[in-house]
Amino acid sequence: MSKGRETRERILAIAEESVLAKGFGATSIEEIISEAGLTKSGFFYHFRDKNELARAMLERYVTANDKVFAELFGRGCELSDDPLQAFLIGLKLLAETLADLPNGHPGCLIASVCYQERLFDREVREITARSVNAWNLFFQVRLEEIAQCHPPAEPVDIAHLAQMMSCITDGGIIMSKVLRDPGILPQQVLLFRSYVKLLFAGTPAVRPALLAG
Amino acid sequence: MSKGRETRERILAIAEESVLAKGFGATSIEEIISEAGLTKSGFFYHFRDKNELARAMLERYVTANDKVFAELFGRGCELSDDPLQAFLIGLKLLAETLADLPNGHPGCLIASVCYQERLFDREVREITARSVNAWNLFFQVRLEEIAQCHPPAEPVDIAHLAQMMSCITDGGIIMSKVLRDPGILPQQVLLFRSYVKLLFAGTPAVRPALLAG
DNA sequence: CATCAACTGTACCCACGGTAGGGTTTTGGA
DNA sequence: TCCAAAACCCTACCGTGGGTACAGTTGATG
Repeated sequence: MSKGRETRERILAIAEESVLAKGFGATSIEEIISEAGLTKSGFFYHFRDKNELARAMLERYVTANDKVFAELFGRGCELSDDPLQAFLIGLKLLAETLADLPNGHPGCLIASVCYQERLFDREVREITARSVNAWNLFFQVRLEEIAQCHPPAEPVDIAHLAQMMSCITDGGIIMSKVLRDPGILPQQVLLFRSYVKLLFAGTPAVRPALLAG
Repeated sequence: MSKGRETRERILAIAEESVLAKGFGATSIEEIISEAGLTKSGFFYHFRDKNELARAMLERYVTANDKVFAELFGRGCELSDDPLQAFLIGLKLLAETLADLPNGHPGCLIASVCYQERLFDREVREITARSVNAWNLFFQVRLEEIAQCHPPAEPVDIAHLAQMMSCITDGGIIMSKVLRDPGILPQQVLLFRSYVKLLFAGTPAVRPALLAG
């Protein structure tokens, strides 16, 4: 990584931590640069203004998150051919990963931005919506595949169920922070897992082959 | 209501709307007073500083929320003697109430504070933790009562299940805001309801009388 | 008529976002 | 080794807005 990108990355990491703890509006550029060890001019060399910083932070955050999801649920697929089992494994791996975070989950930038939306321009808000939709779709395709071979115990809208994953995650992060108990988030992921299990694993599996053929 | 309390209430209402939309750090006192129609001195007559404003806002918000929960789930108890049915009715009423909000749920102050925690003093953070614990307990006692006469289909920690309600709610609010779809929050409440149903309504009910001896 | 709550008015300090523009060092390639 | 571009630093400045300080005013109430 070139020196420029290194500094940029350092700024983004510091800014993310501060924004998650204090909110975007209360995160001062001066604080960021003093921690990053550079001057105001140095900062504005990398980012035109605070909104561009927000955009870059979000993109960094979303990319990192996408990668984690892809890895954990990809691993689930490696470990089982049944889409339901693969998904359940992915959820368990996610819960374990979250439980292993030393200081708990640092917070969700999307949620942080959402509670300060009037501070940002249209583009930033569109990034948040697009990212959440991408995550929802990620879970939706998996859940639809599951529903095809495991009839749900109750009629349920798969799109809403996919959204539930995002809701549980963001809600769990908030509860963990408010109650200062990092364990809540992984527990909630496991509860979602239990719901998925009750919905799809309670009924006898329909072999995909029968559907396909 | 005396004139003083009226002004105070007006300030709190305006501040809440602004804080939920822009965050606490970005909510300017000047904006509040210009909308409330009073001067800076008038504002500081009512609140020593911004932190005291935050405390008052939270207390107001929590009280209002407590009342709504008590009403809806109290109505559920009126409509059914079975604790499970009463709870399911309460959840449905809650979902309907949320769906009827003209512009969707305005946001959760607890979540807003949580993402700006470093801006607040210890007392404010303790209010948030205490309130959330109270809500969790509210749901926990109901769920424990349910579990006593309806054995759960899967082993589940009732305290975690109670927390799930708070997670779903706060997560649903965030998703509704980010995706600009007010319908998501009530849908998620109904999904939680579906989970509770699958957990407790799938197994034959045990008559409380048998347990009581 | 006195008192107190509920303000207004004025003046000020400082932090912070952001601008402007010239100067300096570091780095990578010809 | 040299040169140009990248990656900064330095200084000075402006406007907004949170927050302080404190004296003065108004209106209801006993």
